[in-house]
Amino acid sequence: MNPTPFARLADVSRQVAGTASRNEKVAHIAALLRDVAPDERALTADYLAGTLPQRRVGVGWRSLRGSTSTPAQAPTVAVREIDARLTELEDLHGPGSVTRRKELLDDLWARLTDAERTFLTGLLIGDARQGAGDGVMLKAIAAAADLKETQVRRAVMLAGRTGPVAAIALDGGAEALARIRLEVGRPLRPMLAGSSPDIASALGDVTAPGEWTVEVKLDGIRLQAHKIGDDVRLFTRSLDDITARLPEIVDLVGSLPARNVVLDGEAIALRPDGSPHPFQVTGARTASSADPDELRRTVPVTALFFDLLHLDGADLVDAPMQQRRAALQGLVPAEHVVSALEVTETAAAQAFFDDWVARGHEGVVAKRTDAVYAAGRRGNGWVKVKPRHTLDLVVLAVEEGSGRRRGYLSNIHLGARDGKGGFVMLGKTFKGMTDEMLAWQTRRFTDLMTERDDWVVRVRPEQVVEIAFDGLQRSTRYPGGVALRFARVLRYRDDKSAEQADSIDDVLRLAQWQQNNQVDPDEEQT
DNA sequence: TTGACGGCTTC
DNA sequence: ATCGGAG
DNA sequence: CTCCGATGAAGCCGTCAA
Repeated sequence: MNPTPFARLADVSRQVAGTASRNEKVAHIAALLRDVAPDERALTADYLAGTLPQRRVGVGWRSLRGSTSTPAQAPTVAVREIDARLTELEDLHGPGSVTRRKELLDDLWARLTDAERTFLTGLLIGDARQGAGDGVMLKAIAAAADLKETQVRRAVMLAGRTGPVAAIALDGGAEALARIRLEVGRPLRPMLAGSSPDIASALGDVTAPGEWTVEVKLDGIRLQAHKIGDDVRLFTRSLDDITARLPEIVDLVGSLPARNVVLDGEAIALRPDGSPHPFQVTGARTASSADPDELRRTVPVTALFFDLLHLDGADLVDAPMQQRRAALQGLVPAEHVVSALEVTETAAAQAFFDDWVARGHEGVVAKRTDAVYAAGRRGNGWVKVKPRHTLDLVVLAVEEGSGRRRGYLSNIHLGARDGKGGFVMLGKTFKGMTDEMLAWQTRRFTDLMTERDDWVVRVRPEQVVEIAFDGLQRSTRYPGGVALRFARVLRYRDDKSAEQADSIDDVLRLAQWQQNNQVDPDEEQT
């Protein structure tokens, strides 16, 4: 079969972007999948889902700006060739690689038409904006191969990847797809949790005893651990292999009394007294590639597991949570299992939440005891609950929106009073705004404008906004030394003037309180 | 050797 | 990560 | 219910230029 022109994909992407109907998007993509050469199906599926199979190409928004040659008149480049070029770029390392990467990119760029450039740019900067991603691709694969969506979904979740499953589905049909099972050593998509503002709404009004369990939510990084005989592999939430970085967890998993195991949990840096370090400590440790044997001494990371997905030949993903939990407790030492409470009444769950939050942890995940492990899905089987803080802050500036927010003033800069008539910036947010608020704030901040550069509009600091956030983190970027974590707008407050907004002192008091919860002050003397 | 910058990942 | 909009 | 897109902060790594 002939190689598929990359232009064909760019064209379909444009069509997909051009319709709001999900069914139409699916139809366009399915038709394409059926049409491409078998050895280009995996690539096509990945590209039309807006992703690249390469992990780090090293080309971003900035380096693409410089490529200004005239676009090719006619398409000449095949899909497989794009892949080959991107792999070349990925493999470039060492001195001179930046220059060489630029050359290779310019070379490729000169051979692409305008439409191809647009599409490839979207893929490279991870921003295809065609209104279709992995989710739509699932439906498209099912449609193209004439298979049940649930079956395709299951295969993708267990295989962890979309492209290869698309190829298998179209090539081998239902039987080939059914052969894709959980494979120890190959990461699967982690199950995700929905969220609720509080315990009561997470558990619902009527809670039968034994219907829910609440678990501590640890503020670390998601960890999927595989024991394959004598070998161990550790994966992050995005299925990155981080085995080499966490030798202490490799040791732990390797010592478990079973041959083949798949565990799900969290890796977190804890102090000797068990209190959690701020997330930044765990993040820095798990991202560092410095000598792991040194790091495990200076910043040890603890694995705390909450799920068991496979045990010596038995897949447990379809077993109810309660059963998986029991098997987990039978396998893993208690100090490496996340604390949990079977809920008999809402008040007890609330007390559990209060207790663990007071000890400095992130919150709680409520889990239905009968829920299967829904890989890759964010269902109501798991619901996270975190404490929420609020502040009344002053808008210092606004940024022009892009994409669907073009033409609106969107991202707002937030400041607390400094007590001397000025303001201390604490971060930005674009979250929590309805279309109506967006329209309103565009007018409001245009009225308050004092100056503007390319995309930032400075305003007179008069508008107060109520902001919700999860907590504070240390910042070197912001002048107060702290930044808001996951800030979002609750409402604009026209009943308050800027002089009545919260001050940096209020914020620093909260930071102090947070810190006291993370570490018992009595233990800090040494 | 150091700091700036871009890319990429975590949450 | 969170959130709102839309199929 | 599911999916998508608009963007947040910190911090690591590699490369380059001073």
